[in-house]
Amino acid sequence: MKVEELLENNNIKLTKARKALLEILLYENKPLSYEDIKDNISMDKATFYRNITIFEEGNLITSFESNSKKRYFEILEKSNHAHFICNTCNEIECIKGQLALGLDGYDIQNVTITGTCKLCRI
Amino acid sequence: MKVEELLENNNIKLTKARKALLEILLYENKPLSYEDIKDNISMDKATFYRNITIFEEGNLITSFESNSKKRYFEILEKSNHAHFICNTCNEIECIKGQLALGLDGYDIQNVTITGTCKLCRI
DNA sequence: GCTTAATCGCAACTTAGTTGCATTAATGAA
DNA sequence: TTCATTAATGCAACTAAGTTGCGATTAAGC
Repeated sequence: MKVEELLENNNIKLTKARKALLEILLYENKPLSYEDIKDNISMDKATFYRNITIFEEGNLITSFESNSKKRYFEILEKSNHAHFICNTCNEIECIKGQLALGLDGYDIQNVTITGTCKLCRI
Repeated sequence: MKVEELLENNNIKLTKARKALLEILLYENKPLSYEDIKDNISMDKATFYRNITIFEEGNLITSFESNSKKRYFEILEKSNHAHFICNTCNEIECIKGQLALGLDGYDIQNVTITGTCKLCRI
């Protein structure tokens, strides 16, 4: 789906900043932080976070906290999976496939697993 | 096990601050943040975080990030479980029982699930 | 093109956590 | 028990991610 439609469908006004930000998130296949994105966009960080909030309220994106006090953002429909954060190399991996959590009655929005990844254990 | 032994076994020198901090963590059956603890201890926050780091390096405690930029700490041997953080009421729940994550080759240290808890869904 | 409400950029602020340094406390030898 | 050494503590200043107030700019309908 195009960025324009996504915004239109959620009653979010189209601006250059929003288009640029959403396109980066759509293009990338992993969660990104402000730091990851800031060199590729010209907008101020205040604008960044304000638009991130709007996208999140409109359920276009989801977010989670990393192991280093930073928030990571990802297109919601691309994020039907858990994330593994390696405490050694700090890489974030998407864990595809359904996890059996057995949490009846809870609405699960995010699953974050930390530890040491395959490569760093060697 | 007593606090004195725990520290001794890990070659961590016994001080009043460390004893007080470790006792609070041992006594409490849920993860605590600095904010949770600060009124019950007299130590400076620099001392708090420095000792937390030492405890963590000695594998006495474990920690994870909440949904609100805060770190929570828990005695490691009490923390063989996942945590559920409710985005509505911000309560942290310990999820007892083993989760089937199917992550062969990874060393898993922490599992954090966010969403809406049973009570807040009503 | 003009008007108006929403968005943007800047700078100042907030807050969890960190660091430098002088003071104090714990430990081991005399 | 006291003294000397080394580590731990408290204070204050700092860091960095994220937030907020406000004046300037831009998008969208007329």
